[in-house]
Amino acid sequence: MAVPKKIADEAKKLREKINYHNYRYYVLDSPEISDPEYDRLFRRLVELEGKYPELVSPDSPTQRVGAAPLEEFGSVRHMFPMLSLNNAFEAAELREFDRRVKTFADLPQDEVVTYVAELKIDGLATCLRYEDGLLASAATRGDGMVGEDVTQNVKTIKTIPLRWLRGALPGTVEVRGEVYMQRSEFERINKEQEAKGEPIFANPRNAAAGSVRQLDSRITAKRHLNFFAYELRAASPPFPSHWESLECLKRAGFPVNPHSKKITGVEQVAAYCLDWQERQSELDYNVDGVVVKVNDVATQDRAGWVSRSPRWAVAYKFPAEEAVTVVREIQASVGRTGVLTPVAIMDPVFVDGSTVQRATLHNEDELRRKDVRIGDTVVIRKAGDVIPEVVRVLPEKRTGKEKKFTFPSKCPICGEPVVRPEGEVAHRCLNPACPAQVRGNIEHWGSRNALNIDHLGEQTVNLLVAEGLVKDVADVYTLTKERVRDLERFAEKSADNLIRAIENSRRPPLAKFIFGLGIRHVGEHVADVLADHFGTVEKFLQASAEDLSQVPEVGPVIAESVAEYVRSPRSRALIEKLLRVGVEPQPVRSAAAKGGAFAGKTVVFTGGLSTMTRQEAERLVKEQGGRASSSVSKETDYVVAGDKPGSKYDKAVKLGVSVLSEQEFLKKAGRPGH
DNA sequence: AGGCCTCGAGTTCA
DNA sequence: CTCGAGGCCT
Repeated sequence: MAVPKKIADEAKKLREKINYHNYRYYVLDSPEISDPEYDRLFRRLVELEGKYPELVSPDSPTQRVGAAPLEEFGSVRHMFPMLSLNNAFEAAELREFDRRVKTFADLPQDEVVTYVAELKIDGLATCLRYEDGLLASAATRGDGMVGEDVTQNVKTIKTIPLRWLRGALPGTVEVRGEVYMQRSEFERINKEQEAKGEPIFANPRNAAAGSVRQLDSRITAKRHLNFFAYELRAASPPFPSHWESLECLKRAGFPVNPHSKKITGVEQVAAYCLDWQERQSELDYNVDGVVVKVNDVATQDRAGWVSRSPRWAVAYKFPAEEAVTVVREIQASVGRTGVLTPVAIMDPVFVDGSTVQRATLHNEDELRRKDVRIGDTVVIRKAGDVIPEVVRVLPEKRTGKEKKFTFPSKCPICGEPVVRPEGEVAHRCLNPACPAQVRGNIEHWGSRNALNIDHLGEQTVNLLVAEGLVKDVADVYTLTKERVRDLERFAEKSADNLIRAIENSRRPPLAKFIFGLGIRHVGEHVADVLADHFGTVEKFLQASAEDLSQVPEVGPVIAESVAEYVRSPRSRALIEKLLRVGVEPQPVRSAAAKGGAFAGKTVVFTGGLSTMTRQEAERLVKEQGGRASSSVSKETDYVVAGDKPGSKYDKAVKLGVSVLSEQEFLKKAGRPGH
C-alpha cells in the first residue's frame, strides 16, 4: 500500500521538528516547547509510522528507543586508524611538546603557536560514520584499526544527531568523540541496580562501557548516555584548522565540550591544564586530563607523526587517584620463559574502580630502586587505568620490622637452581621441564595471537597437566572428548567445545606456528618476519645462524637464539611430534610469485608517513609481493620519502635509486587517497 | 658509541 | 601499561 503523499510529508516534517527540539532540549539545554507538546509530536510520529511502516527512516527519532537484542557485535574498520596520544604529566613536558612541534614544523622557537585545549573526558572513544549527513554506523575504538559495531546502542544517545542539522558534508565523514555517563546518571543507575539486587558499576566509565556494549539496545536506551564530539575526519581535511572543525560540529548539532578553548602559546595552555586540574570536581562528568592539539592543520602536517602518535597533539594527564596499603608478602612468580617476577601481595584496597591486591615489581633492579620491603606501607595507583603500580614507599611508616626480599636461589616451582645471567636483570629458572614453563608454553601455544585455541586457558591447562594428559603442546592434539569429559569440571558440552577448538587449530599459518613455539626473542613480529623469509617449516628448520642474520630485523642475538632452537634435539623432537600428530603449518604463499605492484622489489622507507604507520606501509609492500628493507643499497628498487626524510634519502639520490613520495607510493600500491 | 624506536615478556581485575 | 633489550640510524 502506497503511503499518501500528504502523510509522507507530515512524517517528514515531524521528524525534522522532533530532531530539532531534541537538539534544543538535550544539547543546548534550552527547549522551545513544553514537554507535553514534544510528546504530542512524538506520539503522532509513532502513530504514522505504525500505520505505514515504510515511513520509518534511519534518522527517525523513534529509532532511539533501542532494537531487539543482537547475537553479537559486528566489526567496523575505521577510515583512519584511531591512534593514541603521547602523555604529559607536568607543565615542563608541555613546554617540551611545544618545542618539538616547532622543531618539526620548521618554526622558529620564539614563534607562538595556537593550540586548542579540550577536557579529556573519561569515557569511551567512539567513531561515528556519516554518509551525506546521515548516521551510517558507530564503532568502538577496538584495536585502533577495527572496532565493534555499536550502532544500535549509539542511536539511543539523544545528543547524537541521526542526521546533521545543517551544513552536512557530502560523502563519508567520521565524527569522533567520547561517549560518557554523567556522574548524576551513574548514581541513579547504581541505586537502581542495587534495588534490583544487581551488581553495581565501579565508576561512570565502566557504566558507560557496559551500557555501550549491551547486546540489547533497549537496556542502553534506559541508561542515559551522553556524547562530546572532538574530531571530524574526511578523505580530504574539510577545514584548515581544528577549531573550525569543532565549530562545524557544533553547527551540525553535535555537543562539543563548552570548555574547549583556542589558546595562544604554551604558557596559557599550561595554565588551562592546571586550572582544570583544580576545578575538575565542578563538572558533572569525570575528566582525566586535557588534550592539547595544534590548531592549524598545515602546521599539524608539518609536525608529522612518530610511529602511531601525532607529534602535534599531547594528552596532559591529571594525577591518578592514589591509595595507601601495606605489603604483606612478596612472591616470585615464574613465567613461561622461566623468568622470576617479584609480585607484591598487599592488603586489598579500593582504587579507581576496583579492589587491588597484587602489583608487579618487575625485577630486582626496579625493586631496589623503589626499595619496597615486606611490611612496608606503600602508595599505589593504576597505571593506564588498569594495572596496579607501586608508586613509592612511605618510609616514615617504617617500624624497623620490615624485611627485604631476597630472590630465592631455588625455583619456587621446581626447586632447580635460579640464576641471574651476567648483564641481565632477570632471574631465571633454567629447567626447561619446570612445570611453570611447561604450563606456560602450552598456554602460550593456545593464546589468542598464537594458535588461538578457545577454552584452553590457564585453568584448563593446569588441570590437563596435573592429570598427566598433556606434557607438551603436541599432546594437546591427542586429547579425545572421552578423556576430557572424565575430568572434573568438564561436562559433555565443555569437552566438546575444547576438542572442537583444538581441531580448528590444526592448520595454522606458519607465522602463528613459529610464534606459538615460544622461542626466545621471537614474538609475533619476528615470527612473521621469519615465516615470510623461510616460507615453510622445512626451510625454517634448516636455518643456520648465518642464514638468519641475513634476514632484515634479525640481528646476532635473535639469529643465535633461533639457530640454537632449531638445532636442539629437544625442540626438533617436539616439532616432529607436532607434525606427526597432524598439525600442518601452512606454507607462506609467496606474494612475489602471485605478482603485485612491488613483485620482487625492495622498498625502503625514510621519514614519517602521514596516512599510515611504517609497519602498515611495510605490510602493504609485502602484500604486493615486495620486500621492505631498512637500509638503502644498490639492491634497493624504491625509496619512499615521507616527511623529513633522513640520510637514506641522500643515499638513494647518490645511488640513483628511484624516490617516491608517499602519495606516489600509495598510488603504485593501488591505494590512492588511503 | 649513543639515541631512538620497536619488540618481547610479564602483569591485574572483573 | 611497564621495563628491558635488540636492531638500526646517526
